[in-house]
Amino acid sequence: MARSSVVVPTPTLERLSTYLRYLLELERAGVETIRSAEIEEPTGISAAQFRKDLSYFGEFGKPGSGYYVSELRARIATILKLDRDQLVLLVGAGNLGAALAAFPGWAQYHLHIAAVFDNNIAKIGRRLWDWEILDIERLAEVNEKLGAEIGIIAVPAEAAQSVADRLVAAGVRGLLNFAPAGIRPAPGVAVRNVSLVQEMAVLTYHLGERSCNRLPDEEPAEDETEAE
Amino acid sequence: MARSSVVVPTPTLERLSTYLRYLLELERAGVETIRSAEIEEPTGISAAQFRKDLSYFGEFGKPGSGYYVSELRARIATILKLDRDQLVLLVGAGNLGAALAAFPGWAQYHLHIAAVFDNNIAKIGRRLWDWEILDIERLAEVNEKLGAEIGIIAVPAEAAQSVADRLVAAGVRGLLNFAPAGIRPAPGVAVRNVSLVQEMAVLTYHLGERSCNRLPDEEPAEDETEAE
DNA sequence: TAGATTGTTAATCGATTAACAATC
DNA sequence: TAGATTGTTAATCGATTAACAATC
Repeated sequence: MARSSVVVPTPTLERLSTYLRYLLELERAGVETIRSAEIEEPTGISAAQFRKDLSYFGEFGKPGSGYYVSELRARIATILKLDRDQLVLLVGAGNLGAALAAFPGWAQYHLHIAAVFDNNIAKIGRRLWDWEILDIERLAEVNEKLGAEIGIIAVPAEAAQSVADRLVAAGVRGLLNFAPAGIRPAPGVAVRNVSLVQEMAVLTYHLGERSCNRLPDEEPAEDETEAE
Repeated sequence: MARSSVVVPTPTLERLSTYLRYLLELERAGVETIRSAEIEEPTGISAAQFRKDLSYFGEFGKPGSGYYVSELRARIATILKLDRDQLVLLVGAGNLGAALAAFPGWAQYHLHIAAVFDNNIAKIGRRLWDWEILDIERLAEVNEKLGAEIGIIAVPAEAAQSVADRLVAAGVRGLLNFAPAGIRPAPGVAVRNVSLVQEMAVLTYHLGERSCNRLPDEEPAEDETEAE
């Protein structure tokens, strides 16, 4: 009964893709149904959270028996618009761009790198895997044909904002930014930043902490062999 | 007066690296002091949030005048343990591993890829940039010398958990996982997952939404040329 | 000192968890 | 029907924002 009009929290959207991945796995394994309690162990997300997340979008299960794996997978894919082909423009044909272009995981989710751009004259016209590296200047022109709505920014920090602006000008409405630089988001354009250093910083911060399960002055618990 | 003993929220840690990056930029530009209000525009983080974040770690500024850029930068780096050299083990010498190894941004934050491992016999013994690709079987042995505490997982999904286990067994306490697979975290080991598909899913979900700043039936605002 | 900006406390907001009535 | 599990509401928890006394 919830449906749309209430805005969906971003953490919910993030978890939706975790559910989707797990459901694809189950489907491949031939599992037909699951109960919400069964997603806890493999995904690390609580059953209550799972049901709450789904409740933003409608009803998906049968009280008493659970969810049909294929049906749920299909419906989550639809919610995330990953049930239809999505074209992606990749800007930056360096090492990271090359890795992203070659990433074998896209196709399963209907994501397709439609074109690769760079501003380096030494690279333009050469090939990156199966793509011809196109002049960044041709971005808008090329996307007039393609109509891609998603762009990946895999360029040095200095170039990130200008690339973002060009992508938006070319009609892109979602940006995935790998450059270590903040992107001023144009209104109505979604931005996701992936910051390698940020991820590392959270890890290094936690270094040297003692394992939280056993306090330094505590004796080992007796029931050590129990659970897991 | 807050200091430690209160647990620091992860969003705060994530923002800390944003502050650090911006402060490094200011430092390079020769800026000596900033006020909290000045970080809003470039970082997109509110001044109140900035001060609140810092308050978890002590006092950093001078009421009335603001913060010394160099001092604040140094202290944030220390908090994140990015003021000292941090060795990192990279597992997976594929395209993504190659890009991560070559990433020019690590050094500035004292992060160093110390060794590269793979399980592919065709790759072992060959070079990846300046590194020799080592047999994954040698992980523990090699890290006995190195003592690295951070590991990057850049392998296919099927191998992710086993690589994680090996890294932990070799003494690693922080994992940065790029494999599209959930890692069951060992107790006391921090895990950060970077999921390309998840990032994309959040973007594709938002496709087709109308720009939130202007409702469909509203006229353009009069003061259009103002601000920015 | 007067003006400005911090560090911190209190108020608000939002997300997660727990509990349970609805229902298969 | 009885048992089980959903979808949803209410309670809890945590993070963000606002406001202001402390202080340079």
